[in-house]
Amino acid sequence: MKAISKSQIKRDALVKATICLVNNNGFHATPMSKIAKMANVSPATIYLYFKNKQDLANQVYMEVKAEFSSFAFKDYDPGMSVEEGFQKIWMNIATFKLREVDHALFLSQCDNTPMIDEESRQQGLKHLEPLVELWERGKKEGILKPLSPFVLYAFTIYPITFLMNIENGGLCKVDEQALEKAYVAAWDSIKL
Amino acid sequence: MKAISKSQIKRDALVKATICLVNNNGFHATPMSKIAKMANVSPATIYLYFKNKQDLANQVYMEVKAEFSSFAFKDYDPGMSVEEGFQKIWMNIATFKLREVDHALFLSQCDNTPMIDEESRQQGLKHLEPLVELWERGKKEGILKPLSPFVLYAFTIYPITFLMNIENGGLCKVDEQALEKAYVAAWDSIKL
DNA sequence: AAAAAAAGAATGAACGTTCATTTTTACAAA
DNA sequence: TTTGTAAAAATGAACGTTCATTCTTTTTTT
Repeated sequence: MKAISKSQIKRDALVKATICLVNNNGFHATPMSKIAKMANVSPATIYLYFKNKQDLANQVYMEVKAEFSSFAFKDYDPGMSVEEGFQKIWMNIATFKLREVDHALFLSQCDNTPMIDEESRQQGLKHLEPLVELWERGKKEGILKPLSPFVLYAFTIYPITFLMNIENGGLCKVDEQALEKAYVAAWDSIKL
Repeated sequence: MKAISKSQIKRDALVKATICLVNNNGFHATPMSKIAKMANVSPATIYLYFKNKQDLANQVYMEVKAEFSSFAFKDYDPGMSVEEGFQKIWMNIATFKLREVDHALFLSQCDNTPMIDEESRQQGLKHLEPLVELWERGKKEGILKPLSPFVLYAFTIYPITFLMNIENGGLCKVDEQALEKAYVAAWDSIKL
């Protein structure tokens, strides 16, 4: 049994409230007072854990991004074949985005708006390094098209975010079978 | 020579200022006073043209979206073959996103945050109807994979937005050749 | 000279943040 | 175990600022 301090509980509540409110209203339309209320805490208490509103956003972003990245490479082993490794990572990311909807939505918002410091955002990109290395290997082995990591990302990973967004809007449902078909589309777009 | 009223000039300046400031700071971090200043106009004047800030956002969104859509289907003819028609539309959209950066960035921000009324957003989706019809035909003719329009969009059009965003961040350059290669990736992902 | 357009100043509400105070916790002495 | 107390954590109210919007007056157009 891990001992969790009371402070940590409050901090977690604040992080959770931030994610929820930012997802629904956007960062700048989310007042500190509402975050405090949702976390059952006084507004002043937030400033015991975070320097200011911007620091709160940056910290939450980096934590969620770290969680995402660790999920993305679960059970991945650089010794795998390119195709096998790519499928593993792709499915991990898709699973995360479709299961941890709140966290994925939050990241999507951070990555698509100026709410996060440029420095924190750069930090976040580093996490995908192993995927980029896998792609480099794939190109060397003649398995993947000679495309830059940006293009590879654009056509394989980025589309998942779109599917997550519209599924969350209730416009479609992505089940196991749809996911398999989407994976094939992703792979077909970059394989030689 | 088309006569352009002075009012129209002021309104255009307001629209332009809104796009510029929202792109750089986000909607909620952009005060009406700054929009007015950039348009060389009094804050009060904005309210002669728009009911309030939300109405300003909605109107700008719908106008830019309409411009985008008309650009997307330029020189497109429903009588074209599926592949030819798709290539035409895809290239149009890519050209728009890489040339009309300000307008494309603005749309990207509108589509990825809660800054626009849900109603206006739904309105905006309607514009892509001809592309959806082309896809339906492609599936019937056995040229395209049996994927929902959402998935087809996710793997062909949506990636362009990502490339535009990182090119705008100065992280990469998308030239003519890169665009051709990106198109092939898009087509490969959905063709049977 | 009447009407329309535009302006700047004013208003009231909301926000991020801080401050003075109270409550809770940790722990040593009885 | 109880009590006393100092530090830590938490609070609600308050501050100064900013913002969207409106009001009254001035300028421009017809």
